[in-house]
Amino acid sequence: MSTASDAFREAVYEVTAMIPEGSVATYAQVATYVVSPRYARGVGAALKHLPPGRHAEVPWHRVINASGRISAKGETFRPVRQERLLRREGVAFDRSGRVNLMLFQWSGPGPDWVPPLRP
DNA sequence: ACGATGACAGTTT
DNA sequence: CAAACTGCCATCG
Repeated sequence: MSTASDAFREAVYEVTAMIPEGSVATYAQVATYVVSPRYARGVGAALKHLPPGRHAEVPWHRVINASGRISAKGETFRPVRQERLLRREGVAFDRSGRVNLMLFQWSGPGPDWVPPLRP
């Protein structure tokens, strides 16, 4: 049996899985394609609880915040790991550790995409 | 059931 | 530019 929240998480994973290597998306951007931009925090929560077994299938590291920075919020390991993964695939960080979204932000799923969830 | 928390974001100071 | 404040909503204890 599946709950509404399960559907939300799956939708987040589904959208995140579409982000191509070498580009990034913001939490609000993913939220927008899932259902609506207001769910940005929910996207963070969903990715935070991504099962380790699905890390290959879902590129969680390609999701960063709207200022082009990697959200740290007290954590130490995850942010470092995330930056390393992004660098490895060609995403550049400026002197202050910020990604230029004008250059690296994902263009989106395409014109025929319909959000899997209803607001 | 409910209050606290947080991988957010936009606005204001 | 940074810190504070505000609205938001999935998760957790």
